[in-house]
Amino acid sequence: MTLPRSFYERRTVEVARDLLGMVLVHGPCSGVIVETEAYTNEGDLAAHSAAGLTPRTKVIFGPPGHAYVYLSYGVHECFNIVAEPDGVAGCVLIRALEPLTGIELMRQRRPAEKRDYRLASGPGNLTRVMGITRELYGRDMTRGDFVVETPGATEPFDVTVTTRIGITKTVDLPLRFLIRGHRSVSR
DNA sequence: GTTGCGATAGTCT
DNA sequence: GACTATCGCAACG
Repeated sequence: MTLPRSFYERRTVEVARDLLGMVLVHGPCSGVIVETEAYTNEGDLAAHSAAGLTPRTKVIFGPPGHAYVYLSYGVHECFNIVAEPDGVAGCVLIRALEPLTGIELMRQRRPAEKRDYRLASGPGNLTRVMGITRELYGRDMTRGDFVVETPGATEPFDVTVTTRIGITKTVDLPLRFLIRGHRSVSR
């Protein structure tokens, strides 16, 4: 089942935690979400929305369940899903997936990686193998071929919470969520 | 297995 | 004009 807008219309940290174990789908490619980070509106200077409403950050302030895609370091795209009610800023960075379907296509998109379980281990790698680009900025993810679904059969897992990676401001908050011990999380 | 460094372009001051 | 929510490769153990 495709996650409905009500799933995303909650506090960002809850959405970030609950996305673990869900399946991100884009066309023929899909994977289990194993690592996320929350970017909130509560004294979070690392969040892009902290700088206010600009053409780039506009979507983060809009209705939940939409995609926020941006270019990082001039090289890689990063993919977030907007949370919180319309008018409240908040989004979840999807950092890593365990590949599920469309793996052949993912290998073609990252030929140097020999281990399938690492194809999407990191936000830049993930967007590359899933074919996620800024063309998908603002896309409604509650229907269509770019959505998040509940998994079929699920094995129980433990969630680990840590501080976020690769940021320079508000580094101390426990806002990174990952499936404990999973080999597909970023290094 | 680890650490260090350069590439790169969009965004905001 | 400075800054960045990263990656891959090279060098080393």
